[in-house]
Amino acid sequence: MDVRHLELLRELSERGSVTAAARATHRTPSAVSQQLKIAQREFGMTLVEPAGRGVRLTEAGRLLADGASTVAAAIEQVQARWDAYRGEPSGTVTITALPSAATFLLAEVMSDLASTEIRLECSDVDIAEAEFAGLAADHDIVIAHSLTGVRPAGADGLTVVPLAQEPLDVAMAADHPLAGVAAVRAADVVDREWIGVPLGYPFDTVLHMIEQVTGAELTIDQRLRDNRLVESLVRVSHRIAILPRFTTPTDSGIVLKELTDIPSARHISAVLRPDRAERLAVQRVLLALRHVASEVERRHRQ
Amino acid sequence: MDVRHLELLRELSERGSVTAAARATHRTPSAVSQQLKIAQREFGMTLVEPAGRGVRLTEAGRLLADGASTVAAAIEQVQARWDAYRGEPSGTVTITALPSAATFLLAEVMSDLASTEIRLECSDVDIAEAEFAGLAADHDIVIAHSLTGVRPAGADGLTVVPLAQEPLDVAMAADHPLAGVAAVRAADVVDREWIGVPLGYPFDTVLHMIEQVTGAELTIDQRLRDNRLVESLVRVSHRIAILPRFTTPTDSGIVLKELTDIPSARHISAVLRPDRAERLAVQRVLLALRHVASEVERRHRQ
DNA sequence: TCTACTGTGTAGTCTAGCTACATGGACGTC
DNA sequence: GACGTCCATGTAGCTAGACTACACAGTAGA
Repeated sequence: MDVRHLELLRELSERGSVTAAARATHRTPSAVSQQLKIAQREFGMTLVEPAGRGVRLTEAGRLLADGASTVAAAIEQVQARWDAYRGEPSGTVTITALPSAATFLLAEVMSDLASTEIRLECSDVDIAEAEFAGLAADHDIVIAHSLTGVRPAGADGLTVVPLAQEPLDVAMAADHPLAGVAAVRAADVVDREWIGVPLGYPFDTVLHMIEQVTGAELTIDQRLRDNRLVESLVRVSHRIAILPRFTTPTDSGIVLKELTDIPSARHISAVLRPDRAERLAVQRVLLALRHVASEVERRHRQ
Repeated sequence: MDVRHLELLRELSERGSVTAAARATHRTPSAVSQQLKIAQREFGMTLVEPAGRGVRLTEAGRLLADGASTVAAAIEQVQARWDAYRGEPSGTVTITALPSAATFLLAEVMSDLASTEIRLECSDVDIAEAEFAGLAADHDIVIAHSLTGVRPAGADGLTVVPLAQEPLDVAMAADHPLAGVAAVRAADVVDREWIGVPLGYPFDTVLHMIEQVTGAELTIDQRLRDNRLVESLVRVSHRIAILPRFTTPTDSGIVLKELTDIPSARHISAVLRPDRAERLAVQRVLLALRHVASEVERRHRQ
């Protein structure tokens, strides 16, 4: 009896459809359907049956879904004992983060922490790469990014926890002349008109690399911080920009193209003072951050 | 919190060593050690510590091992509800089986069923391939083998459940001239002296195939049924025999060589009358048989 | 000191579990 | 009735999780 099958049946019971259960468990409906098939084979009984264009649990399936609640409760008991043993983390943890990383991290981190006694106090900040480390003096956790390495500049003496490696792609309008190619190279984009970012930002580093690789100077029309603003400009013109893969919506007239001949992934990391790193609540938040970041990376893997 | 990690800690707690826990869970100590390492990483705390040449659980590890009992109890509750839902199987199930398959199947099947109300009444029988199906009239489950296909001869109208596919190898003494080769071909063994089996046995079919492939007639010194007897003769001479891979001990002066140019795996299957197949207890035994057979196959995979 | 036992690390293999995509069926709208 | 949308499933292919084999180090007993 595989607990994961029980959990899936429970998810299906609660959410009503394979598609919804898939979303909730961060996989595709196809994966869920395959796992349901395996579960039915192993239990040797039909657990879901077709219902219109969806499915519904059979009586057997409902029995097992209910059983999953029993098992989940037992697991929660163990978790509670584990938390008590470790010293249950509580209190306020302050986080400051660059917005584009916060966008894909904090919602789920907050969900994850909802059942704990930890309160998050968050803020966002849009500054140059080298300025992030300094914020660790005033915040429990600083979520920083860097193109050059896991440790952002100025992080000497600080604890750095890698969270994710997020590719930075070339964003363009869906009707851009380059939109039909699979990926782009520096030579493809050097002569285009760009929306840039302020100097010192990791995205700017990518633009510098393009200039170095091609020996030409880019035409940078604007230098803007806010990604949504950048997206809105990219969408209605033939200007292009470097945008992060994990948070740039690609169903709204923008497409992302990988830059294949330049290493253009930024390291997103949590930076914090070592003493703060010892607090259990901070550790718990870091665990949540790493978990969510890992999930997001997995979802975006090609 | 991965239930499998909890179960492993519990197994380690109960059995006292990595090696014993590995044996109990049908894997190598290395695999258990690796899983413990992953568990410690995920729990973020040391769960086992060195103790002499073994390990012992830390306080944290014991807490989680105890937690595994809580979860296991919940799973048992679900299992009990599931059994009740399906109609708890009980009663006597009679099995007759060829000995070499029974040897690697029945001990674990009996263990598996120890907590049920099912009583097994077993017997072994050593007969020709075509004779097995007829036994289904008098036994709930007949464990048969065949070289030609999953369905043994004479199984028309019977339910056939595939259990395993077991290679039949060429067995020889460890000091046999061929003992040093990785595998053998028909041409390598056709001129050797053989211990055979009675006509009509699947092992005999392999010998016929060797004759067909090479166009020569084998020298078959004896025709014997009992594998242990055959092994004892092979061990002290340069005669060779076809023996099954899953049960032939290879740490006692005998080595097994794969016959690479002849398909020489036997199909082991459970044969039973369809009406008997409907009994829950019989289904439960079949489940156990399939499970154990699958485990044995996995263990013997190269 | 030597041998046996135990556990760990590394390299390599295999398949479990996933995604992408195509397809078929159900349902709602026109 | 036709068409578009939604949902689930099946297949092909990929990757990393989980394993084995083997080498090595440490411990214990003779």
